[in-house]
Amino acid sequence: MRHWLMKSEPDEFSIDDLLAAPGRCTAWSGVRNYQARNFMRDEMRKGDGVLFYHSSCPEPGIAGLAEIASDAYPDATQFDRKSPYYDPKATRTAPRWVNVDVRGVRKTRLMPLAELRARRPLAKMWLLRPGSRLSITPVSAAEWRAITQLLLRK
DNA sequence: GCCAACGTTGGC
DNA sequence: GCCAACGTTGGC
Repeated sequence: MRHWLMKSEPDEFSIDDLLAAPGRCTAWSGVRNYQARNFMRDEMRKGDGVLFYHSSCPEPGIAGLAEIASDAYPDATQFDRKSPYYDPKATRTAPRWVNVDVRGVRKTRLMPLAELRARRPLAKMWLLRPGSRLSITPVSAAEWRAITQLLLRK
């Protein structure tokens, strides 16, 4: 099982929104970055662990735990002319974008970005790479262990 | 609101 | 295939 960090702007969709969703589950649609898409398509599998990260907000940081609830499948919003995520170059026979389903597990204390930076075992996290903007990034087993332990302890 | 870092687009 | 222009991300 792999582990991931997935960003969401809490104004748009927070950990509370996820936990309040039917079945605590939502389609992670709207990803329009090829590297992030490839992670979903090629490497994510049902059951993988997810750190739910709040971005572009007063307190950016990890806000909860979730899990991947499906393998990747075509993102419906790419075909929807009314959606902000509509992609005129995508077709039903040759979809360009995919998404997975994400199920909320639980809210945690907020682990701020500054704390992630301060923890030695997390120094190599993809999220912390200079200039990193990717909305879906891999988390190593060691990083996952360190973070979940820190979340439990406090 | 600023701005640096990135990714994408499109003319050539 | 290059690269300038443009758009987006996201912390601060």
